[in-house]
Amino acid sequence: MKKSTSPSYWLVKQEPIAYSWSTFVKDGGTEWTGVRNFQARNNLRAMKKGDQVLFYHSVVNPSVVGVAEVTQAAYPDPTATEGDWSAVKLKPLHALKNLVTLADIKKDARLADIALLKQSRLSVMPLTEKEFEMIVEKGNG
DNA sequence: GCCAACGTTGGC
DNA sequence: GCCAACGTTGGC
Repeated sequence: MKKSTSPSYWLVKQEPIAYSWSTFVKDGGTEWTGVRNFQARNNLRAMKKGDQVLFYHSVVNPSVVGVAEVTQAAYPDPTATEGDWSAVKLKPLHALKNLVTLADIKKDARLADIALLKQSRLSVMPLTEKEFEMIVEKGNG
């Protein structure tokens, strides 16, 4: 029986040098492992199948590049040799037509409260539905 | 390459 | 439990 809970919205960061959107698309999906920050881990654990996730490139041309979906909720991170860490599975849905750069996000007063700006070092963060849709619209509009 | 912000570690 | 030192992240 499929649950009818509405999806939640997230943003995950990755340096394109470490794992780029294009590699993600080529792979057709990936295990989101290696998160070693408690707050980010707790966000991973709050993800559920079907949630929508923005894929953000940090450091090099920082920008949102595409939309992904959670295909498996949190499970123990297989890359963790010690400690209590989690991973999820993600698959790419579609690239944004235009990158939505960090500068674009900063310029938009409606996105002033986004966690990306408030907590610049957090690598997995929740978004409101509005924030998610606004960024997707910027990227596809 | 630099530096600010922030999380973690360890001494006390 | 506090806080200084240190390491890492990430923007510029």
